[in-house]
Amino acid sequence: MADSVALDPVDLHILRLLQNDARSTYRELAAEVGVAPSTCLDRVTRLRRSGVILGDQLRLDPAKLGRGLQALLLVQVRPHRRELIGPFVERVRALPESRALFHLTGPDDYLVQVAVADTADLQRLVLDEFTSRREVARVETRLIFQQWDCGPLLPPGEPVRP
Amino acid sequence: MADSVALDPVDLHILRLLQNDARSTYRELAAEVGVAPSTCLDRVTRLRRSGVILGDQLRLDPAKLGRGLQALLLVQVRPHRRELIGPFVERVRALPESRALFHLTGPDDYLVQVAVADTADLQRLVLDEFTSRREVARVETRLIFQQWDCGPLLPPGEPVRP
DNA sequence: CATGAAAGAAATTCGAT
DNA sequence: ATCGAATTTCTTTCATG
Repeated sequence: MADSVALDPVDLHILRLLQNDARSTYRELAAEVGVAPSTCLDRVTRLRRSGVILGDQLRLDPAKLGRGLQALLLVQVRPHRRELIGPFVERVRALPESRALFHLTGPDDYLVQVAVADTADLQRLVLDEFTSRREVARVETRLIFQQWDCGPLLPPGEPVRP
Repeated sequence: MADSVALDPVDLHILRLLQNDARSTYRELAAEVGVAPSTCLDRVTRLRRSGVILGDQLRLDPAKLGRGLQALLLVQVRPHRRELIGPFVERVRALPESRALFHLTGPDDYLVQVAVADTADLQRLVLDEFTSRREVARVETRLIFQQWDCGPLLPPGEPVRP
């Protein structure tokens, strides 16, 4: 399920174009790649079914929705046992403030990216949803000054390892 | 530009639906929300122009593209001055391995999420692109065991702060 | 697998309200 | 601002190579 998939140059070209603009039409893709629109549809359908393309996500601006402050929370969960971390993960994922959650190596077990209205809202979140929980041993809060999207996962010209 | 935007219940309903499925048609949105498809188009166009909707992103599975290992790099840049960090940020953004970049408060100035093939690839990346740079004072590498998407930024029923 | 033509569906325009 | 009908454009199917 997580194994590499065979991708030919047409697939790679299509993926690069869709990473630049996920709303490209099959007609546009076809014109750029040099195949028929129906072939593009076929390729994209296959890429979706094979799991290379996971889906389309709408990107919203949190600041425009009254969530102008973002932070990363480094969380230690103790004891770090399955029966505790399962519910912890699900609870954090369900918080409306949560944007992403990582299970990490290193001194902090989890990293949570959150979007909140202001520092008071952040304080409430940390106190009520994290430090007040018995399984949470420690929370370190780091504000996000700025964030950047990076280039496409498949940069132009890079081959894919088989 | 980062100020909150006035959103009425129709806008919120549309945003919630599009967060669940960014590929919903205006016809589908219209049926759910209770307005005409052309009105939905109008609303969504407006939401895009006002910056609430930033765009659509294609989500790819890094593992299927030969990048089965992800990590977070906590980076100290010294001295932390504008003439150094501008180029640093642009260089990191341009790396094909980079997925996201944050400027943070706290002891580490930057956090970089990277996707690589394996630990050897990660070692090469850290040594060649980070620790070998003069402006990089320290890099702490943490592997990502697992990551989760979180719920929508706009959960059902939540009002938006004005 | 890829194609082009045809059919079906969606996006978009626009005059009216 | 919204509507709905008309138009344009896209998506999808499918018989064929």
